[in-house]
Amino acid sequence: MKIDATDRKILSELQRDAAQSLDEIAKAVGSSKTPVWNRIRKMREAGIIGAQTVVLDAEALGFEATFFVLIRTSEHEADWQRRFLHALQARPEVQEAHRLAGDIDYILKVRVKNARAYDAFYQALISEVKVHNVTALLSMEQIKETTALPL
Amino acid sequence: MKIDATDRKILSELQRDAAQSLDEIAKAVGSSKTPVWNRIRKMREAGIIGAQTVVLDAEALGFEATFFVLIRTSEHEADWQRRFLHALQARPEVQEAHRLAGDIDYILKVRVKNARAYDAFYQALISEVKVHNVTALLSMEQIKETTALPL
DNA sequence: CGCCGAGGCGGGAAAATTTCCTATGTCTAT
DNA sequence: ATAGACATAGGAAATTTTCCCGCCTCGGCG
Repeated sequence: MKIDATDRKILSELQRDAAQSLDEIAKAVGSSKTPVWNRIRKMREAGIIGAQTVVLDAEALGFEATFFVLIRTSEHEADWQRRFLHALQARPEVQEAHRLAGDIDYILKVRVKNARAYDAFYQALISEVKVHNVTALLSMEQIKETTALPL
Repeated sequence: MKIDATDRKILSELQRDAAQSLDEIAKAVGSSKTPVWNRIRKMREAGIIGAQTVVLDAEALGFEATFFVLIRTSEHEADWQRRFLHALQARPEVQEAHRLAGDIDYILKVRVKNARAYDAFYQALISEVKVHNVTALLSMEQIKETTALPL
C-alpha cells in the first residue's frame, strides 16, 4: 500500500489526537469526511493504523520508577531464547524489549512502583532464565516521551 | 484524586482499546454508561487520562531503525542542561529521553529511517551540545512493545 | 481530439454514540 | 434510624460515524 501526502497528514492528526471527529480531521487536512474516512479505513485494513489507546499518567497511578535493563547472555540457543522471550511477554512491568546488535544482547524498559518492585522483578527473571550480566539504569526524570513518528 | 477498582478496570479497557463505545466499556466493567462516563470525565480533568492516540506501524512507514543512545557528559551546569533538553525536544526522531542516576547520564530512544539518518541525527546533536561519550545500541528486533500499565 | 472507465470526492441520510439531565438508590457517619 | 453525600440507571437531545449515491477528474485508448 502506498501512502501519499494526504494520508500522512491524516496520520499526523490521528497521532496528535485520535478522539477528533472526522469533520475536524477533514478540515485540518483540507478535505471532507468521506475521503478521509475511506483513507483511514484502508490504512486500518492494511495494518498501518493499529490500536487506539490513551496515555495515562504513570506517576499518578503509582508507577514511580522506570529502569532500563541492559542484558548480556552467554546462551544463544533457540530454546533459551524462546524461554527468555516468553518470560518477557508474560511480565507486564516490561514495557519494551529489544534484541540488540553488538556487545549487549538485550535492552528492556521496565516500569514499576518502586525500587523494591524492580528487585522482585529482577529476582524472578534471573530465576527463570540464566543471564550472564545485567546492568540496570534508573531513570531520575523522563525528559521526553512521544510515540509520534515524524511524518 | 483517588482511584478505585472500577476506575482501574475502566483505565484498563481504555488502554486495551480507546475506540470502544461507552456501552461496551460499561458492560466490560459491569456498570452502565453514565457512571463510566462521569469517571472518565473526572480522570481526564485530573490529568490521569491524557491524550488519545493511535499506534502506527513504524516499519510500514519507513522507520526501520531504532537506536538506544547512552550519553555521558562532563558538563552539568544548568545552562548546558537546558540547551541539551531543548535540542532533544526539538528533534522528532527522539521518541524518549531520560536523565539517569549513576554512571551514564542520559538515555535516548531514537527512531529513524535507516543508519544513515541516525548518523545525521548524531552529527547534528553533537554539534549543538558537547557530550563526553556516546554509545549507540542498535535494535535488531523489537520483541515487545506496550504502553499499557498493569493496573 | 474526444471517449471511456476507474477511482476519488462531496453531499446527505440512517444508524450509532456521546453527552447531559433527572430521579432513584446506596453507603457512611453520627 | 436518618440525613447527607455520592454513585447509578434510564432516557432524550445533539453529535458523530457509517455508508450510499451521483459527480467530477484523470489516465489510457481508439
